[in-house]
Amino acid sequence: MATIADVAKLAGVSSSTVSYVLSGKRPISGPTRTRVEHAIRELDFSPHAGARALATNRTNVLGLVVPLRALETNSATVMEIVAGVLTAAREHGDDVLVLTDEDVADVHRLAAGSRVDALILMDVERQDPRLPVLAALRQPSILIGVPSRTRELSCIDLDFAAAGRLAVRHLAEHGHTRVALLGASEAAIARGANYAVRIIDGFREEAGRLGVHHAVVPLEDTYPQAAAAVARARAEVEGLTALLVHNEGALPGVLDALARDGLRVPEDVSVLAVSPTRLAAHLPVPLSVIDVPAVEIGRTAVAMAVDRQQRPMAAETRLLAPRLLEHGSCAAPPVP
Amino acid sequence: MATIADVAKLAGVSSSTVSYVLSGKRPISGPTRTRVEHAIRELDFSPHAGARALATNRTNVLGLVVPLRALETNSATVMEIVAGVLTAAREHGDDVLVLTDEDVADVHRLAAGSRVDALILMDVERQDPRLPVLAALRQPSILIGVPSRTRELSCIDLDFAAAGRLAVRHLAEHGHTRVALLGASEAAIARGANYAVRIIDGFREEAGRLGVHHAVVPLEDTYPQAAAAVARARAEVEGLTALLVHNEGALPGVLDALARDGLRVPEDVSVLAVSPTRLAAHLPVPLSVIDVPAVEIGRTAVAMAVDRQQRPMAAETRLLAPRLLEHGSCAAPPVP
DNA sequence: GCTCGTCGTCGAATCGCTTCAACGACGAGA
DNA sequence: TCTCGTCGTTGAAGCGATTCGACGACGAGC
Repeated sequence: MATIADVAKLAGVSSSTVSYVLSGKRPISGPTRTRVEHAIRELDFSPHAGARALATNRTNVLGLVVPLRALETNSATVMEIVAGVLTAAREHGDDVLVLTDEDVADVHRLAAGSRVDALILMDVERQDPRLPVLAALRQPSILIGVPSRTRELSCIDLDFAAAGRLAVRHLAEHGHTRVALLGASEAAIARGANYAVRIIDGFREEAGRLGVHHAVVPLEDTYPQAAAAVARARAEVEGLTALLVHNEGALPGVLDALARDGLRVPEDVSVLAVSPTRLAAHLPVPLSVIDVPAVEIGRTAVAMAVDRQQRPMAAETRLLAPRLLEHGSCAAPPVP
Repeated sequence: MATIADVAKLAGVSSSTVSYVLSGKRPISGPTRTRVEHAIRELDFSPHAGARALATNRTNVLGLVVPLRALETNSATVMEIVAGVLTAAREHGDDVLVLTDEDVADVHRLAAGSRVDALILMDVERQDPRLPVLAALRQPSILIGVPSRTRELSCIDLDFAAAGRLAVRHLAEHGHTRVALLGASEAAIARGANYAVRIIDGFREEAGRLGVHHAVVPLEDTYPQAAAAVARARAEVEGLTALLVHNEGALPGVLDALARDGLRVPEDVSVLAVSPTRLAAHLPVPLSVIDVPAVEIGRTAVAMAVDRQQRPMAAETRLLAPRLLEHGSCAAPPVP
């Protein structure tokens, strides 16, 4: 591989001049600049990333911690966030080092070894064991999800609590008074996955305030378990007329279960989903949905990370306001 | 951050000694070793990745190019491959830099800048524009998928042609003589995605050899388009009794379409899927399946990449033999 | 005509690690 | 007792970039 010295020799200048041509940090005369640029192309030179990192103490690499679970479970939300991070990072000239959340020590290893300029963590839990590590790092970190204590860390996420409230309000406006939230998997709730618990809080709060009978039922993403969850919801809320479903993988199973029970959407039961809108294309019937703007979350996380590399900034928690898109799966409850 | 010199000073040795303790490349006496290890822990020292890369010309980073399309489309196969790569890489002590396939120049940028020790490319096409670039690199690269010309590059994939043949044979053994392959999306076939076209070749070949009436119909992954594809297959092959479905995202739509047509599986129509086995959990009925061993493909790609970093090795194409798992969705055709 | 500031370029120091050649101590073999 | 090897350790030379201070040339201002 060609080095900056090779380029300098070929162009008949010193290597610092080549460096300044590359960075533009000092003025370089027209002729010199062209000679250097020629030499660069001639030798197909590109600067050694390690050497640059050593000299500048910047790597132009962002660390992204993805939940391995989600990769296997094939969660559309997670994938869209990753896609958002990847494309936004490239737009800023950064690369992305991806890590799974299997080994808590990895985060420290990356940061301490100056491998990354900043870290983005997905799927943060309410009490996340990684937070103390992050708080002690030199590099900024951005959390996707909101822990109980932010510890001066920056967060970005959909405002799931507001989404829960919005959903109840929407159903109540249609006249529903007996509703259920089919939520995340039992495991997700148990470990305190923040998207899982925050929407439950919002849902319960608003239902309580509006005097709506309600239940919260965890939901797994296989067909039989989805059917079981629907049955349980109908048992817990007598005369149930509406469902809020916050589990993208289980949506087909829920719809299938309703169909088997002879319940039409929305004539017999209204269904509102919380998921990335794009997912609707993969469902048998169009569903009204509270959008999870996953790509935007990923992009915003990158923007926040990039900002904080340039100059230190105060921690900030950004909660995106939920938007509801009607596709006709919510209507008035049937007259009994 | 602490440097190796800080550690050396604290331990009362030279920095080369610290380095040798770390690498084990020279014998170090017991007492010295303990003092050094103590100092390392005391200062929470971890070596600067850039400096190390500069000195050794190794980064311990693998580059992985994922199809952006697939992230958005949420393809289970792609995610499993990524998961396999990620976990296998960590087991080898490597990190993974993930890139999308949006910008062909990225591959060259990573390699030329010595950012990665090796590259793994997913979703290689039959005529892939990135191959000439790869062939010219110093670093080894591993293709997931098999292009028309391998150009001395190493490849790994499921033997999709064999999978196509195996499928036809399996259906023929059950007595089917009128079958269709519902394949990848039109776009995937058009761009020459190698998994898409290779299975078609194998399917056609074996069907021809066994005298089985057949058709190949592209398949998109929305419900209405899946229904259209089923209709088209039934129109093209009169008296159709079996389907081979090679499109994981469209499977629910295909099953739904069959159900709407009043066709039971397997009494009226046999269905065989080509997909990662795990996906079956997300289907309404169990399907017999030719497994796409996605995690294993990812792991193998890493192993091949690691091997080739240590010593130069000849290019090699590994095709994994397809395995068929029966789950009862294939039976004898109905008597007319 | 002299001085001063600006512009363009250069040389050298620096970043933090690895590794090679060298060297002292010490034990074994003659 | 002397020599030779081995073992453990060190100092210094890279690796390939960035960046700071310095310096000559040249134009402007007096």
